[in-house]
Amino acid sequence: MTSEDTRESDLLLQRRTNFEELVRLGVDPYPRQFPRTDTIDALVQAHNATSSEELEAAGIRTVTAGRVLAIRSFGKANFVVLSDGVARIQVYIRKDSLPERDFAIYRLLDFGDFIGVEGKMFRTKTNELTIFASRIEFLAKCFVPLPEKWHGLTDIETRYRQRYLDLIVNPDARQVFEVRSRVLASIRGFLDARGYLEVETPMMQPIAGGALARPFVTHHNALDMQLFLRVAPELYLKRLTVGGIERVYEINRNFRNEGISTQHNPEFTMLEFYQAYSDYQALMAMTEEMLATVAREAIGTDQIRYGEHELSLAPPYRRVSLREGARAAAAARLSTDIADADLRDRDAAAGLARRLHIDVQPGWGAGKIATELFERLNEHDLVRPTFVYDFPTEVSPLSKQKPGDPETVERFELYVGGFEVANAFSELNDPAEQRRRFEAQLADRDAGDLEAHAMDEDYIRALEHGMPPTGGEGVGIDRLVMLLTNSPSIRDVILFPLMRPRKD
RNA sequence: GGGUCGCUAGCUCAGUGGUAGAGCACCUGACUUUUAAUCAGGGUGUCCUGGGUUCGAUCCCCAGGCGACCCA
Repeated sequence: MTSEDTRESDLLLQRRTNFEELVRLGVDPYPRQFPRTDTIDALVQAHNATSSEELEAAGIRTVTAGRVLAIRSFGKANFVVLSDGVARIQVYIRKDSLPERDFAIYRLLDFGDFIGVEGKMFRTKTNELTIFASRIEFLAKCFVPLPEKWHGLTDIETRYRQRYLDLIVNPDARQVFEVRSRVLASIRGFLDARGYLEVETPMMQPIAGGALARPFVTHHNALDMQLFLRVAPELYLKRLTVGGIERVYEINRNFRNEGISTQHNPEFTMLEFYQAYSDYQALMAMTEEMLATVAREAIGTDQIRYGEHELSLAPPYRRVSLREGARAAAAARLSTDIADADLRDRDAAAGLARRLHIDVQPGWGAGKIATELFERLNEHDLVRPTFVYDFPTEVSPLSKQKPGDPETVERFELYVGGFEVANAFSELNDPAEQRRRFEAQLADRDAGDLEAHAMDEDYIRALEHGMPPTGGEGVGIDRLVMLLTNSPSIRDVILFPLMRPRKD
């Protein structure tokens, strides 16, 4: 609401009138502080199991504060429910137990205001843990009516745009972000315990590398240079393995200028970690252990429910090679035998795609077509945790080839719940081969592929100084949190997902 | 990018080509341990926006905005 809105609704006017009346009474409507002896959460935790008699005998006094979430008035007996964002507690207010000024404050309260309360703990006849108020301080005004208590706020758009409302009235909303916080703490603990160093690398990069994705573009005025918001930290983290940081990780935002969906937000949080003297096989084992550990630490179990599915995140996970998965799915779809060689031959693979009504772009080679077949035929069926391994070299410009099979790289993606959660590979550390891969990407770019990787001479120079054999992996934190909180949309696990501004 | 659906009171939702509806919230009153408090009374609105059709549009048509889901 703007001040020029002169047709203020009654609901807003009533609240403003109550506020002005407080000021008239000499109450400071925006006091500086309110020292609490306890948070509401601490009170509830401490006395949840304390009996009425024990409370009576102990004579516990407290000073606490919170937002008013309900007011129930019975004439001389009045109840107010206070929330500190975590827990709720009831306050008992009676006129003859309060200074006149404090009862006047109570009379002017609106649903949503902040107050401080001092009083003695007791239990009502219905055994509700309650504070018997002997003092009330006004702390802040809520000028806007909040959503009602019973249905809460269900409008998805409002929940995303005004997340604070979601957090105030929907206790479950807070829970998602507490799990998210524990997931991050757990991952850090897991990696720190294994000797990893957490670092921060540039989010603004002169070349957007490390992933096949379209970047956001920005500009630095003083240097008069074009910069990209990073699509991945990968190339910087590998420069650090060149520099001798043998175990390194970063948890931070990536930015990809692509479509928005239930699984894609333009900015999203990624864990990337690199371990020298390791490879993708070792990373599969480590990933299983990490996800099971994180699940247990964040939600107390590695057995999760996602939508209609009951899933186990306990090792071991299923493993299927990409070409085998695509071959088997295509063979089943077409009721014919298909050989592995068919997926390595451009014309044969394109023929298969055509028969399956899957579009093939002119610039695609056999590897890209095989990957497309896999994604289209298998991805949604990969509900229980599955490592898809051995990707075509054509779609993996930063991965090391398998010995004796230059068309294939040592790479895997982990799928859970029907979407990709992690992506890892044995890192390509041969600078000459890396240059050839970048050049192949440039050819794709010339052919119109906007997601093709750019040439990065500075990165090649780093590799020329020698990078040890290294395994590296990226884990999508938002998607992991979706799984652990049974959230159907990535926007449910991002506090402020990107939304188009409303024109007012 | 395509398709489907949605947008009505602070919130959750009904509804109709002819004065705009419910529950909760809110206001007034009653009630000294209530708790989705109860009881009695009160309707608080740019029916997303702009055009069109019509005597008359929240409703029908067209365009647009924002969102959700599915597909690409």
